[in-house]
Amino acid sequence: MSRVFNGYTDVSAETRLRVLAWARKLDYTPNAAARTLVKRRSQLIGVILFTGESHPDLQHPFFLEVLVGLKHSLGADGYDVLLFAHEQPGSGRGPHAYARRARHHGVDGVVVLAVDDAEEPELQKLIASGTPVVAVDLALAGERASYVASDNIGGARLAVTHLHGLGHRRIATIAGLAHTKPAADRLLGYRAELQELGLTPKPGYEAAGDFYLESGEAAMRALLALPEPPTAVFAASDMMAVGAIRAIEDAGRRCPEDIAVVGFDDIQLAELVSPALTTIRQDKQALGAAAARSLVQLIDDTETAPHVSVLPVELVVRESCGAAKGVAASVT
Amino acid sequence: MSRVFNGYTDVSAETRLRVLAWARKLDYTPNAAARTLVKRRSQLIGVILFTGESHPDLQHPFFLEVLVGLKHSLGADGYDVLLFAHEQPGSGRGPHAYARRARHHGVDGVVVLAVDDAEEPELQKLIASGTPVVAVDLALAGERASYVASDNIGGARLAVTHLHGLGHRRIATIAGLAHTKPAADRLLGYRAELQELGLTPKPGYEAAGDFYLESGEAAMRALLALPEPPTAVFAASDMMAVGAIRAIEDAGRRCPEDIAVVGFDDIQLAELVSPALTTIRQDKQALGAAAARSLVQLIDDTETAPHVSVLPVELVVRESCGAAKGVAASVT
DNA sequence: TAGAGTTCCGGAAACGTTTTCGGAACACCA
DNA sequence: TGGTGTTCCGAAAACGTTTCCGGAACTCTA
Repeated sequence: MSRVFNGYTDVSAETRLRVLAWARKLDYTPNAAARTLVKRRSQLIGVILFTGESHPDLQHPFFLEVLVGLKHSLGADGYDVLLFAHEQPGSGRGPHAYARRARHHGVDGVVVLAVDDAEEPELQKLIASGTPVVAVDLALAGERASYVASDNIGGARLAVTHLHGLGHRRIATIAGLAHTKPAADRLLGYRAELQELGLTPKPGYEAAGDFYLESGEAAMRALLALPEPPTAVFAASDMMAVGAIRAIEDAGRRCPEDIAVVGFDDIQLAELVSPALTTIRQDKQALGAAAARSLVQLIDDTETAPHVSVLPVELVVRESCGAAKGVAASVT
Repeated sequence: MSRVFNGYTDVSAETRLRVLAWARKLDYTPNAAARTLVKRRSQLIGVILFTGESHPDLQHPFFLEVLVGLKHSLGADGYDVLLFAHEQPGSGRGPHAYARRARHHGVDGVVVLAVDDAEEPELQKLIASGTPVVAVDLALAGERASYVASDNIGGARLAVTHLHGLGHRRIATIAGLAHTKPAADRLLGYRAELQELGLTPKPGYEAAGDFYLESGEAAMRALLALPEPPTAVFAASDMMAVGAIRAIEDAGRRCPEDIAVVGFDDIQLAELVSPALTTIRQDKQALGAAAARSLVQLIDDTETAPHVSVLPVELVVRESCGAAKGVAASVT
């Protein structure tokens, strides 16, 4: 009978119809557990999402959109997703427990989001066990581990170039969480472009943040307190950019007239806030889709080598820099 | 050997230790599929999230927060969640396919989010099959189907009262998606409070929306075009409130000076936007937690009757009404 | 018409657990 | 010393599929 459902072997047309009718009538649904047991394929993808202790409630809309892109693409390939995230402290949350539970459920693959420790032992065990893994914004080493990210370096350069083109020379940055890959890359891009433009970075112009709003606000206050405050700042996330603008206004200055700000991400908030944020847009859904594609490839084809995908970003200029509106440039 | 893991029977202390050591060394993880097969319990909860065709990308942050509360609570009870949402059109998305797949995976329970059709046949089948179901913002009938929602009626009344207290007499509303329960309840509350206050509703003062920004903008334009436009409006969602404010400003009027606006939800955006939104706060995470609690109860105790939970809301006043800041009142 | 080939289908093993059953080993009491 | 309990553990059945194997029935060819 099962032969009917899995195109496998030879069944007469008549029997096929008979079985199908019977299945329809009894509203038969194959049992996933039994199937998984014998096929050694669960058709399940684990998504590990760990935004850190400080902001356990996923206030950062970025990941959500990646998740949407992921599901969208994964669903089309017949996979369902098991979501690991936001656990109560007691229940052993964190990537550690997540990776373990993913293994327990026999997932066919895992995508890792917003985890910042590539060395996590349970994660390593997962990779070592041969489970395909793709990480977004995190470089993972392994036979079957791919990597997906936006062009963070290029994006940062784009931001700095834009500011420079507007006449700014005292350009500061508010960096993201120090040990994360995207924060590091954006900082690298900032420095590289500054150098390229012949600008010498001033001391104190690299303020630290953690991607979230409050840190942007604090960082901006520090920047404003400098003997020679910047006239423009590149924030490594939109949330921090919003925080920065708030700090600017609290200090009695104005954005963009006194200080120009450009963000990174282009979350929905960016265009709703006032002044609307000039920012570097990441295609978040595409990021998710790319991750899905990489993962499915890794699963289906044991021979595939893991690969890294870097997605293009674009500058979208709104009001927070005082330039004319429109999408001004993009980078691949 | 399995006796060790499931407190079940009698094992000598020595053997127990021996098995444990062995398990540790081999990094043994029980196979979920096999266990599910025999125990008829998957420890899996299906979450069905269907935001509709028009906004398939879950731009509405509300559901996300509910999801966080859900996972938080569910994780503590040892359940993992299977997320059904945002599928590519081709793959048979929608609550229909989702409910089917949930059944296929043998979930122990289902929580239904943002689905607006209680009659959906596949959903009904799920309920009929005895699977515990709890719906957020959707009244589901069934032996084992609970219902969780915020006090939408009370919240709407609170909003209207606040506006009235500020001196407004021409109070309009922008309603949510017509056939959804929360939209209906908020409209009911609006009408009830108007009546209570002795205000007669003017024709055209009940504008239609769909919870999302653009609809709020359009509805507000319609309201402004009325021969006697309102001086205050209660929008059934924050997103629509933001849209309304945008429309007000586009028309050359100002908020709150010319027209006061109060929203509903208190999403993160509400306090970031300018003017910051006065709104009715729902405790979204609590909503998720309540849903989880109901569901687990339904699962664990076959005898439990389904029940409805209505969570309190509170008015948080910011700038969009021109009143003093602070949490002014709350309702149970 | 006998043999070979083809088409279909029934039956059985296997997947990794949980749970039950029965018995081995031992201790205790009379 | 024989009977009666008690404590532990090995063995086996069951869960619902997939997949493989072999055979029945039928069709073709010589």
